[in-house]
Amino acid sequence: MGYNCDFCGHQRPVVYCRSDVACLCLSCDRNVHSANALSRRHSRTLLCERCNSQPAFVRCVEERVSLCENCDWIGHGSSTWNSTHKRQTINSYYGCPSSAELSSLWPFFWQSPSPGESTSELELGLMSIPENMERTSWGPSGNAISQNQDNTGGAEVNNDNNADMGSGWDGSSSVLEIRSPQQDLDQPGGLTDTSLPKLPCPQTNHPSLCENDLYHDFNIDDVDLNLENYEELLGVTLNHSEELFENGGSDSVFKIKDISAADSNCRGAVSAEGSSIGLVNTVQPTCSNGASADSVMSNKTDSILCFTGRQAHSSLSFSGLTGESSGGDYQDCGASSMLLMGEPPWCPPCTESSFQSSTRSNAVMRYKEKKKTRKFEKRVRYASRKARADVRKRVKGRFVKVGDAYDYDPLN
DNA sequence: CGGCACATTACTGCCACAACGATCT
DNA sequence: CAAGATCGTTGTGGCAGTAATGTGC
Repeated sequence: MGYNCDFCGHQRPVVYCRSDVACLCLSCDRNVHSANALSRRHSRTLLCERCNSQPAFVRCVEERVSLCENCDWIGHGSSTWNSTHKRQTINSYYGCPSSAELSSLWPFFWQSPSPGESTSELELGLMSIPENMERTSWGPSGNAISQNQDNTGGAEVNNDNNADMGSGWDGSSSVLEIRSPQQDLDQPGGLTDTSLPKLPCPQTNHPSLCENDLYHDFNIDDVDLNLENYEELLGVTLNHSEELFENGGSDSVFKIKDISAADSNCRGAVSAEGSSIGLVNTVQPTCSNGASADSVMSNKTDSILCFTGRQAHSSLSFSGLTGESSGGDYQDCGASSMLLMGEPPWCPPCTESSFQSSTRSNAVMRYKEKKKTRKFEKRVRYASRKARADVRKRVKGRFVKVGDAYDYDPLN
């Protein structure tokens, strides 16, 4: 089973865009997110190398692989010896960072470059935006992530890598060493709340990361990028999530049953462009297609979402979940569902209401603007039928029999 | 704050017919 | 078992009607 870039459909995806709920190769990432100021604000991170569908939030130094929370949990959470693996957080970025910026963000990214990749580097060098990486005012610099345990004083709120993702990378590197499954359990999936103690945003210091693949994806020459491709491919990609939320309009009351229905892939969740402004935080990095943060922004609940999927799924269940759902699925669905339903009961209220309201209004504005620019075209399964429909004569939009009178001829 | 009118947006069904897939010979 | 014939179903796009939502008073 192959995984391809959601945009070009050819390259292997390397980057996950939460806002677009899309897996992109680096060349497409650059193209897509250099389109305008809004797209530059999309939070992206590496793609999980195991499931190839979720944003990676941690990199296992031992296995030299980037993992989403689900895969990390599967690979480390239940294994004693695996839990001793050193792991490093993978930070997200915004805009179109230059090669140097990406290098600082993902040190492992640049180690061991393959010969003949100069063009890739060259292209990376072109990836620049005036503001460099966007940062949030409340995003702290890197500290030892072990502080996390002291912050929350409980299982409900866990600030961690997702917060990093949301706030953008900012800080010096540190190695995340997780000593026990319990510690691990406290690490991921958490959210940063402004009312809570600030969490570190440790920079990664990864030794390496499937360099070949990454560099391979820099080959932008292989990608035929144009606006039509963008709309078509990205539209298809986004439809999966958007169909859950778009139907009801921007302020829809989301239907849990729909969410569960989408859980056949159950990446469902709330990734978060909004997290970049610290309003809505990432609930589960493993949840991707449930909703973009843009959708979340449309929810009338002003809740600050702060809980971990693991804890959530331990106490919550949703009717739409099937027995096929894995533990990770469960947590994903639970988290996303709870997000949609509003503020979870264990979430401490946010006290910075003014900050919240202003950022929320900005987020809503961005959401609406983006919504206008998006095109969610359906995928044409049979081009021949489309070609025929495109040239058929009509009466008030309806097809007419050949030879009958018509009021609209596409050919004219 | 609720109700009302109006405007805007989103969704659905309709149409003909080639293509498709299943079934039968 | 393979090939051909038959039949029912599917999918395609533009328009109109309807429902839902937003806005202002």
